[in-house]
Amino acid sequence: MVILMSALESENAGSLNDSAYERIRSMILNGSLAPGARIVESDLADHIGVSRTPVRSALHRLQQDGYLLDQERGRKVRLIVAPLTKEDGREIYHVVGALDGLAAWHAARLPEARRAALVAGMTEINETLAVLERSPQGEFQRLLELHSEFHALPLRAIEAPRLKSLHATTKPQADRYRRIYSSGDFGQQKLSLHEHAGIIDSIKDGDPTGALRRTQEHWMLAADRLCGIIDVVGEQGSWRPQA
Amino acid sequence: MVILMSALESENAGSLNDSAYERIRSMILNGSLAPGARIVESDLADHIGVSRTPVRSALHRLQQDGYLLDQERGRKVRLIVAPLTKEDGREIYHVVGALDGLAAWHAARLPEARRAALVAGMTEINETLAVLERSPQGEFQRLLELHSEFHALPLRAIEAPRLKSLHATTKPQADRYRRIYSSGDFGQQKLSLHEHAGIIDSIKDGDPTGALRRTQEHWMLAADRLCGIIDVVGEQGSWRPQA
DNA sequence: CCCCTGTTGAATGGATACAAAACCAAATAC
DNA sequence: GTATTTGGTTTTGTATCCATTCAACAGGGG
Repeated sequence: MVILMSALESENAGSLNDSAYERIRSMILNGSLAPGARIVESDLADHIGVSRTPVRSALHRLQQDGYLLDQERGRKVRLIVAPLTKEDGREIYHVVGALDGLAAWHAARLPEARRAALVAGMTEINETLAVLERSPQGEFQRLLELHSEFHALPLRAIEAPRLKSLHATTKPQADRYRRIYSSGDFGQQKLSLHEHAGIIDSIKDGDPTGALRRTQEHWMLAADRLCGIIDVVGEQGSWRPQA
Repeated sequence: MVILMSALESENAGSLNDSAYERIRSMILNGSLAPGARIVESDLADHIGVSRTPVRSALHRLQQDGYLLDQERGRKVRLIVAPLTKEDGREIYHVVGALDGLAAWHAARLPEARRAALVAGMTEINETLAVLERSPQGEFQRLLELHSEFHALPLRAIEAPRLKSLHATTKPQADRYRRIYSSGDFGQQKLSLHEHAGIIDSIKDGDPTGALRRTQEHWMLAADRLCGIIDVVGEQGSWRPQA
């Protein structure tokens, strides 16, 4: 049987609604929709190649996620891509820390065998990160991906659909900050790896409380580092151009 | 069309989309849309008095929140009201605990004056709860509201729009469980009040870590209590309309 | 020269019309 | 008697159309 799908590019989402959601979201994440940019339904619909209807639904969902904000001008709603502000970045990191911390807590309560497998995976990634860190011109993109992967492992190891769903909507927003600001983060990367090691230990020892605390503290420190960088380079995307 | 007036009747936001979202959500929360019930766009649209368009958007948002699940039958989406299962209840409580814990963490870092005001408010509510607890036939509804209010105070005292928004979508889902199952919770209410006191102390002492830990533990214990009740009374509304 | 106002263009929100997919049931064939 | 197919009905997904309203711009008046 031949599969006819993928009429549109990339991963198939059964409905155009979901497809539009993913498309627009990735446009925001990779920056082709700049922070602060005005959103025009019709333009997006034309760009994506569907009618306004699915785009509308997608925009509402993105607004609820926090990817889009409405600047209340009069009684009508004007959507803009959420600007990247220091305080918002800190908050996002804190929320991700709370969610990831909860995932780590659950992970530390897994049965011995599953925990061992998880710890092995996390250790491997952390070591790869350590290697990549020493080659400073190494692929930046790959470093970010591995970092994300590290934190995704505990979540993936546990059974928690709602947590996963929440994570899937909030974590990418943290990544948006990381992608833009973390070019100055290299100097502090080793700190981060040390924190990772602590998290791994807690999970290995089956210490849920410790895993939670360390994960949460890790993200809070990361938030501080992010804010430090933003203080230096300034807030990117408080401007509002039109692409 | 004179009928359009009726949509704006309740203090609602201007857009029918948001109006439909709120209407349907409250129908789920108060049980007029039972857990496990099939959702039919047209029926809801007729009931609310708007067309399918805003209902559709609202349904997508509710699905993203977790109020609705889709049972994947083919390429089309069949929406049902999320059933109340033990594991889901536990997860929701844990997530709310993570969010509320973060709020408590921030609250414990507020300047002295704000913290004192917050502590005063929380103490007052907790004392009122203690009084209500001793009059066992007291209004059940009021008890739940006060309890929610207690946990809402730290969140309201801090500046965290995203946290507030997340809380606004997840907390009501925990309330759905509380409302249905907590009739058997009376015997353990005093434990809960004791935990509350601990949270208050941490905030009063300006101990963010303690406030976070205690709040999170409080919700985890609450989750255990909830699961205990569900074990006794059985899962309400977890019937799955199979085939 | 600046401000006020009317007009026009554009963008959003909502409704309806239309197509396709899935469920249900009945009838027929084995 | 059972299984399979087929037709109709229900429901969802998408596009288009209409009304409302906001904002920009131009022209006239102070």
